[in-house]
Amino acid sequence: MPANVDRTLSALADPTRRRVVDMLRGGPRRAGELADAFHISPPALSRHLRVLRSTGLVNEERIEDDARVRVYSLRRERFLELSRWLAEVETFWTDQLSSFRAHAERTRGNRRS
Amino acid sequence: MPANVDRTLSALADPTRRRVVDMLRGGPRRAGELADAFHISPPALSRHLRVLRSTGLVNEERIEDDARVRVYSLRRERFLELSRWLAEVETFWTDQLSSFRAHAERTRGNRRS
DNA sequence: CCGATTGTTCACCTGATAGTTAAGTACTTC
DNA sequence: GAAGTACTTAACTATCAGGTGAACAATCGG
Repeated sequence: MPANVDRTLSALADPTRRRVVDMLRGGPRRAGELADAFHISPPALSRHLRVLRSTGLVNEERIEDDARVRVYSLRRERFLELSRWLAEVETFWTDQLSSFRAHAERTRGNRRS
Repeated sequence: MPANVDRTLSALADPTRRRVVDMLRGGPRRAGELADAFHISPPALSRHLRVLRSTGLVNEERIEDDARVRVYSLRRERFLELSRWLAEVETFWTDQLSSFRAHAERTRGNRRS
């Protein structure tokens, strides 16, 4: 399993972060908007955003109108990587038969035939 | 986000469980094989397997040769569901422009014109 | 039967992490 | 420049999830 995929899944471990991702699907949001939406304190959300940022799942940008505001949006890359890994995982199915044969032999080998 | 996807990600949150999934890609394994491979105690692994089982990611079956051993294998469904959700997430990209327009308006709305 | 094997459940402990409030930083508004 | 806003960082607390060893259940082999 690629290291990036591992970190992506680790970042998606928390339900709040998953909801953030889901919400960002609707487009970029300001940090405050997210905190309000989840009835969570700004500090708590800020740390979640830091995790998502350091994992590369979201992007932070300032806007010209107001330099205090930070707008967060989804980034593509990590999701694509996860998709690719999932596609690989699913190939197990096609190999299932041969794998099962291998397993049968392994089991048979364990027991003194 | 579908409830199943949520639980799948929750199950994949733990690194040990991710390694289990990765190992099962090579075919069905006995519980003991997995515990040995990860240098983890049998009780610890047993609980991980229970989580994976209850989430529907793996399947437990007995073999006729030896009723003591339990063989675990991957199940397809949850992974497919996760794939579908990921595909949806990635559609955000195509809508990014319109979303950004929406965001711009929202921001403008916030500031007193 | 009796000891060894396979695996699970139980009771307990510890470390990580997500939440809170309070303080800090940077910017905007008047 | 003083007050207010948007967000982050810091310090602390509490909950929870994963690890261990011990006891248990079921099965196998002699």
